[in-house]
Amino acid sequence: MKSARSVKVDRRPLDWRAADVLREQILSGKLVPGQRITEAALAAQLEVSRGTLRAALRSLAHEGLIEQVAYTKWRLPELSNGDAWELYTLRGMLEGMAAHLAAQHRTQDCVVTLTAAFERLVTAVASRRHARVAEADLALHKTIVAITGHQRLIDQYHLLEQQVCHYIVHSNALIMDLNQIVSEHEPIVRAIIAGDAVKAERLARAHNAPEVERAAAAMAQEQVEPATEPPIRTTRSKQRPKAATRARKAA
Amino acid sequence: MKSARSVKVDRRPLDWRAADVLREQILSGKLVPGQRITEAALAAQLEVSRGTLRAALRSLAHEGLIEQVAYTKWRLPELSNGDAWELYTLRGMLEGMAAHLAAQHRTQDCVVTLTAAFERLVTAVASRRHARVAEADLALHKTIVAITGHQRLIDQYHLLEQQVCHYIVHSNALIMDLNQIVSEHEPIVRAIIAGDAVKAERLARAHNAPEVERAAAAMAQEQVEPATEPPIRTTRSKQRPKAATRARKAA
DNA sequence: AGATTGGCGATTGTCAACAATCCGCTTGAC
DNA sequence: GTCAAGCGGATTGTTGACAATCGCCAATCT
Repeated sequence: MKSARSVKVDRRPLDWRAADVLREQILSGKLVPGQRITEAALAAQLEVSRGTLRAALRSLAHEGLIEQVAYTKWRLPELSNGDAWELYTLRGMLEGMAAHLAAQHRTQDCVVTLTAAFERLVTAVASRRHARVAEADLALHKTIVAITGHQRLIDQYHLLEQQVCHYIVHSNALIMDLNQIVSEHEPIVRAIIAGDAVKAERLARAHNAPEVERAAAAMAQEQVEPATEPPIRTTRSKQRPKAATRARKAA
Repeated sequence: MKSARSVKVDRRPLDWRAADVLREQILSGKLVPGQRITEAALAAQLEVSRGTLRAALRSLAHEGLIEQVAYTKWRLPELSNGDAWELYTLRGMLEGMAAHLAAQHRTQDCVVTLTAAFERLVTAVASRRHARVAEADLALHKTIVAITGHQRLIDQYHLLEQQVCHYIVHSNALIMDLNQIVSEHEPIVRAIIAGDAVKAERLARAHNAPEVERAAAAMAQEQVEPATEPPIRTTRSKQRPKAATRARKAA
């Protein structure tokens, strides 16, 4: 309803648009974790040159949605329980910080925006449609982050959110109690509006605790019964080895 | 002393190495904020093709060390007091989280590594050489992050640290009281070793508070006397507009 | 005089050919 | 039978040429 004015021509570079398409495919589950990706095939499918597609893949790699093994291949990461633990602990921290800042620096506009987002969640729950609830849930959290005006926090949260979505899509962890959704979010919103930064932070952080514990429990379970495979090492850590400490020396 | 074995040939792709060189140039202050960068000139200087250099620039852009204005130019960002506030608030949060996790999941190895890093800081202070102290200071914080084993936290902190270095280099904010350095870090290290996660987190977060307040005060000062320029907007926020919420719809 | 339009130079965006690298397999020796 | 060396195919890395776009400046019109 509000998109009528913003569909101009899309002058953005081709690789950004290609990255958008791939992001959507990954986040929608069209591409499955572990799947190998070849540049030539994807480039042909999207009808762009290999160089352009390459730039798009690099973007996604920086966002953590894809992995690169140099000289060898591209691959969608397989998100383990350990990854889930990392994602949710980080998310809890960022959302806690966002709630804290939001409560501290709230303005009239912020309160209005936040209230509206919360109302949409309530409406979604009333509709009993899980997809809409999930969307409104994410939107509410995103709103809390957005009203802080902390651009780097917003960017960080955006990247993390994408990975969380990627994880959710491939772990059928969508089960949620519709009746609890509202009562779980309401205190956070109230604390922010009331300006109680410490309480808002504590609540927002606690909001992620169940998922953190579930992931931790699943990890412990794996230790006991390593039936599937030895621990899967993501190549993420090898992408940029030792580069920051050396830079200091030149200063 | 330990680099003898790791200088093999460096088979990493050329664009990664080019990115390393540029990173070092930026972090060492060789390139100044606001400076324009043209692909052709830099490519010629580094003796790589434009496409390769382009990939390197894109990497740095993702790391926040450089900005791109599509179809127009590349530019080194000018870090305002607002940026400093963002950097140090985020850093405080990440370091707080790291200290918390480090205290929780500490092992024998962790304690040894941490103690060694702290000892190096003490030695550096004793030498009265500011550069060495600054290096050891950063290294200690990095160690706290590293021993958490939280790969995503480590990556995030690394990116943030680079931007902090970039800021420090261009804001002559290196003044520090050598006598306070040790007494400021010791409680944090002790709390981690003692396993007091809550205390460690609180101390680590408080450690960044002075810089946060300084930046906030400077921002307030700007508001009163906008002698220089109207607020500088980084183009960072415009790089990737509205892309995540839409992706949800497809799910 | 002021505003608008068109062209010009510089810079970035895109592409397709060429080179370098890796993985799996065969081949051969011991 | 086992292991190592080497070959072949597939895939990524790199490059230079070509196309698209932008900002600026001058010429033109009102």
